[in-house]
Amino acid sequence: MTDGVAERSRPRDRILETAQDMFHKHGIKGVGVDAITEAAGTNKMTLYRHFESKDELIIECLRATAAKASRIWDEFEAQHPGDKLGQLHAWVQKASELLSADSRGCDMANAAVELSEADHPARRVIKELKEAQREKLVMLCRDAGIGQAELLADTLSLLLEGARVSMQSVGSEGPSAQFVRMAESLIASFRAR
Amino acid sequence: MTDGVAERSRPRDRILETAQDMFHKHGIKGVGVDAITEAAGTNKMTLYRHFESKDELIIECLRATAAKASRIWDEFEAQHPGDKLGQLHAWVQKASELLSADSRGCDMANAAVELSEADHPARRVIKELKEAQREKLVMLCRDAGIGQAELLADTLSLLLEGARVSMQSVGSEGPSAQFVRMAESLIASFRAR
DNA sequence: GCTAAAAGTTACAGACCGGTAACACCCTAG
DNA sequence: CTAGGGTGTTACCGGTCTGTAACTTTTAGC
Repeated sequence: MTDGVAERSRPRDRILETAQDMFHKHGIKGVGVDAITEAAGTNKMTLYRHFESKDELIIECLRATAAKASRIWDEFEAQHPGDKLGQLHAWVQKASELLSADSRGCDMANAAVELSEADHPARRVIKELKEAQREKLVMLCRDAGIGQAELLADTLSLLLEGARVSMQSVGSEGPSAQFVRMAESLIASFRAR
Repeated sequence: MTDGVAERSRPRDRILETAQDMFHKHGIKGVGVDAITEAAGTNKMTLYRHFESKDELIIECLRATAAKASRIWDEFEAQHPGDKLGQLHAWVQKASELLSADSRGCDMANAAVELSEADHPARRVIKELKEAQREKLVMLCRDAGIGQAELLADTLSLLLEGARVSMQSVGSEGPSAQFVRMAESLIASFRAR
């Protein structure tokens, strides 16, 4: 009995994909391994043959999610080849689409909130992946010819992070509704300096 | 055997205070009622005589936290009586202090992340409290004579929300380190319009 | 000091959790 | 056809969770 998410493929892939989806929707501590394997059309033993623990599965899910996000950057390059400023606007646009399409926020940020233990193995991974994403945005701003590239990138990061978490508290009609306007006027303001 | 948090006071107050602290530090799903009552120097039965369920306790904790935050607004008024712009700068300063003092973010936002069930009773409360806070900041911006008060208030909200969640992912050396600079230059920019 | 309410204590129910053992099955590579 | 690895199934372990029952002790008001 497979659900829509998991077609007939290798159990490991189905588990990974299903776990990503369920962790995202219900939170890491809100879903157990039994529920994941059942939704993936397999069983707990098979999960533990492929992942040595739930924590390992969590980490693999975060890596997979980050890899997906990373592929979006390639789209920007494909859509606006060489045009770094165009890619920055595409980033804003894509971020806005993300906000409209989904109100459960960023998996990595959510995981950081849920896994409050300072020494949880996933925290290293979260920090690494988030730092890599930050570096990408800084580079994009710099290549777009913006002077204070780090400051703009960090401001945009905080705005998006805030919008994604705000969605979860007050919904889509809250402050996050103005994200595009904020981001665009920020970019314009930094370009004018 | 009482710990530092809970002096000799009524059990209900000790439970509430201890629960606030532990929910904040370890997350709502990361701490059980037994652990709370033990840290509060009491027991589970007493908790359930004062709160009809853990969910009710969660809600009461959120209300108490919001009430504490609300009292900070009174400080602003006391420190800068009549000077709304000074109060806005005090808000930025206070937000920055919050970021430095604590890296577990906003209890309400964290609760919204953890309690992913759309119909969880705490979600109504979270939304109400967050909307009240937003309204306060909008009023402050408006009274400070800023034209696009809602937009500035929402931008500042998202920046702070983002900074508080970013702290939990990448730590205090990440984008949140620039919060004050971002906020101040935003205020300056809005005032110049 | 008596009484009644509040609080403490112990034990338990029922569910879920992460993780493992033992064994049967199937499917594919040789 | 056969051997072996991947997979499915069932049962279980020890622990933790929210919530309750029944009973004893302490506290506070009169």
